Parts: sequence; structure tokens; C-alpha cells
Amino acid sequence: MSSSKLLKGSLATIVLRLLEENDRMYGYEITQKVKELTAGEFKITEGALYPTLHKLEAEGLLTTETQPVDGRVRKYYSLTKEGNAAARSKVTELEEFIISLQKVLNPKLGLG
Amino acid sequence: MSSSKLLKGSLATIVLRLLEENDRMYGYEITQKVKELTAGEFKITEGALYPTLHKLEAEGLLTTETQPVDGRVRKYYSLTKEGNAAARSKVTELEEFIISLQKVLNPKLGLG
DNA sequence: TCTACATACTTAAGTTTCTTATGTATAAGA
DNA sequence: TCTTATACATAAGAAACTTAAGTATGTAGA
Repeated sequence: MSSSKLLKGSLATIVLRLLEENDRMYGYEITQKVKELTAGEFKITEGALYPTLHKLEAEGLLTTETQPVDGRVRKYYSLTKEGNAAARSKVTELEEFIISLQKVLNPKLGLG
Repeated sequence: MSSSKLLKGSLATIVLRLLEENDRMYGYEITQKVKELTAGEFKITEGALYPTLHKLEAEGLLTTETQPVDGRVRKYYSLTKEGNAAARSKVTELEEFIISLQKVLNPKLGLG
């Protein structure tokens, strides 16, 4: 993910979250969806995305289906059962992280 | 920072933010403050913190003052003028990142 | 007294996760 | 024809951590 070299470690969670919503997606589609959702703020690079997808597949969290579409090959990814569970726990973990982060960035709030 | 190997890249911003609030702090104090603010959720490791402090100092964002206290040496860090500006921009950047991240994690919100 | 834990800082080795760059290949539009 | 978009893969290098080891003092308990 580009867009400010921030927060390394959230890409896998983002991928799992999108697949939770979309049933199946291919790599390029993921890059476009993220760009769309964030109004261009996040630009996921291929060099980051594809290795992440391969890793999640190797861990048994994703399965793939390859299909030719318009003369090009598309590789669709879907969550496995374990992938679903991982998506839930990783998203929760990230949300809790954000809450803690905000406590540090803005200690005044949350004390009342 | 430990606590779930999440979000690499936010430690420098956290340090700058704390120094914005506190005028001067020493390393160990920073680790304790973060632990306190997050109720133990974030545990900043020394191996992460000290190199970060040295780097920020090398970049001219922090200055140091060493003082012996109770027979031990403390190294106090303060923001320079540039450090103040960097703190503002980095905190803003991180907050914007969080907003974008939430758009991806919860695309339903923010559409109405 | 010895042990353990807290305080306080430093640095090296290894890992993870990116960025940047390169390569392959097809389709569409100027 | 050239560029841009679509679509995937992977290697080299950098950044930011974790883990681990080292140095050193103060305090509290067995």
C-alpha cells in the first residue's frame, strides 16, 4: 500500500475484509476497490498485493479459481472457512488498535 | 511497539505527539505513558523506541538533555521548532490514514 | 545476602512488510 | 503505432519492527 508509507501491517486485514463483503475478487479488482473506497487515498501496489494474496492462500485462508476473461487470465480469490474466522479476528484486532491509537493521539477524550 | 505486530510506522508519530503534550520526556517515561494511556494495550519495546528517538534527533526534530537522577542517567527529549511542525503534520497524516482505513473496513458508513 | 524486579539506556541480528523496478501478456483508444 | 488500461508475477532493497543481549543502579523480599 502506498499513499504515505504508513501503517505497514494492515494490508492483509484489508484484503480479508473486502473478501468478506464480496465473496470473490481478483487482484486488480482489489486495487481498484480500495482506491474507490478511499477516494484515491490508498493506492495498493501490485508488489505488495500479490505476495500478500499468495501468502494468505499458502496459509489456507484463501482459495483461488482461475478464469479467462476477454482473452486475459483472472485469478479469483475467496475466503475459506478459516479465512472467514481470520477476517473477523483481524478486523476486530485492527479496530481495537485504532481505538488505542486514538487514546494516545488524543488523551483528552475518553477520560470523562 | 508490540501488542500485535500491527501498524508499523506509527511509533515516531506517537513519540512526537507525546512530546507535544509534555514538553520533555525520557525514553522509559514514554514507554510507561503509552502503556498507561492504552491500559496496557500498547507495549513499546526498547529495541523499537531508542533507535526511533535517535533517528528523530538525527533528523533535527528532537533535542536532548542528559541528567543524573537518583544515581541513574536520564536522557530528556524535547521537540525542536521543526519537531513541532513535524508533530502537527504527522499526527494529521495519521488521523487521515485512520479515516481512510475505516472507509475500507466499514464501507457502509459514510455513504449517507 | 542473594534474588528478583524496576529503572534506564544502547545496540546487533533477524524478520516482516512494504516500495521500486522489472518482466510478461492482451485489449482498447488516440 | 504508441500509450494506457487490464492482469499477473517476482526480485532487490529499504523501513520499521521484534528478539535478544549487554551495561548499570535502586529497592524490596526471602
